[in-house]
Amino acid sequence: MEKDTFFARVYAAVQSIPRGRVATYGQIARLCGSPRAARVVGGALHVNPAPGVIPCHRVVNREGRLAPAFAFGGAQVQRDLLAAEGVETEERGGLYFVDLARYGWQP
DNA sequence: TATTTGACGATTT
DNA sequence: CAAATCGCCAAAT
Repeated sequence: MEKDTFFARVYAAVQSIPRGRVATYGQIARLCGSPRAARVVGGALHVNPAPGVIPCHRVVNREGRLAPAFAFGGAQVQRDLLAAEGVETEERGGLYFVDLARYGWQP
């Protein structure tokens, strides 16, 4: 089956994010056992986006900002997905911010 | 095969 | 208080 690599854990953690909630890279990294591997989480979603399986749009950085440069289809699509889940996104400087104090995932 | 970079985050100076 | 550096794992060159 699948490998037990760190990446696999990241994918599982991202899929564990409940609807209407968002998680940060550091949060997922911590759940995987390495609180300093936040960039590994980002890299994991970058090489294996698994569209339809891994809700990358629910993963944001510590500032609650989305990744427009690597957004699938477009940042606007990402915002639409979050809005469809009830997550309010704030547009600033062409980027999208989420209020982690309200929508931050609490495992 | 070895080296460098990368959707980030925390710690140290 | 602010800036700079280290740490993490895997993929790409």
